[in-house]
Amino acid sequence: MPELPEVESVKRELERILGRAPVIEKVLLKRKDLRRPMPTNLEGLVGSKLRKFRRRGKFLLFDTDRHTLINHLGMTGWWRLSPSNNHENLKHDHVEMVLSGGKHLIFNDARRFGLIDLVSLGDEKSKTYMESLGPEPLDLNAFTGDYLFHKTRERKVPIKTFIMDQKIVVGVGNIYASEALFRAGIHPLLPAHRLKNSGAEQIVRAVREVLTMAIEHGGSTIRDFKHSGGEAGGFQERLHVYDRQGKACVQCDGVIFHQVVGGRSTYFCKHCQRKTHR
DNA sequence: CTTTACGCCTGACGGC
DNA sequence: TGCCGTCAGGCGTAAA
Repeated sequence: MPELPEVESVKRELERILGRAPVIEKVLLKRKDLRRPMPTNLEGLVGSKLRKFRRRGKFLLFDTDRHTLINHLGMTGWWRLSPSNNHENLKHDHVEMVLSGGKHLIFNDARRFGLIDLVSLGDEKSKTYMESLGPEPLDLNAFTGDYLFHKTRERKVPIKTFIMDQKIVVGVGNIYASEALFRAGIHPLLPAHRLKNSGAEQIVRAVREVLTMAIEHGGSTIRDFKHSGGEAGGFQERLHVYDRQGKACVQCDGVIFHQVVGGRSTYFCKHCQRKTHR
């Protein structure tokens, strides 16, 4: 479900609604595995204060006094803060934390592609699934045209598949990959190694632009993404190509095409996006 | 090493 | 109304 803007929106929402450092008074584990086993030491969170929320790529990180809880939303994961007097149980609730004041912070994930893990405070890099992550796309020093250009050398996969690879750059998923390539004017099927330096610069610029704008609008709700407050994002109305096959291109007379690339639905304009790129 | 095919799950939707 | 196939924004693994 969520890509970087949606995860960032959830992070900001949690910061807003949780207030200052609530104590975790109880942890209820309702299921022992999501896409991998739940950590056995989740109970160790009891007594700690929830201090800080961070994001690394599509991962959410919850810092307490002693631990960092690592969370990935997968496709359908979401958090909600249930009021103290009236918490309802929903189908697919998997972890519930009772906070000081009585509110319940609940993780729900229908498809169970999400992940919850627990490490010592700040020690998330000890997890193999985090150590290979590429740079943050909004880190101006790390994610540059030169960086992307050099990474593409010798790589034959379509450029769209390439920018969705979390080892190359984190946070870009299926929606924003199509959107960024449209904005960059680059065809999604272009083999990565055929990209030129100027094309790499264009992609970096477009990725940053579309992610930044999507964050400003609270992410995109296509099917079931929702904020912790339950409301939808707003950027779906500003998507230029995603889920718009057959509709008019926003910048030429043509129509948007749909094609499966690397097993994923891909949307682009044949006129505005070229395989031969300067 | 890179690339591709497939599996993991549930739910929503469209066609019949 | 129901059944059945397909698809969904994620990632990991096996095999070539």
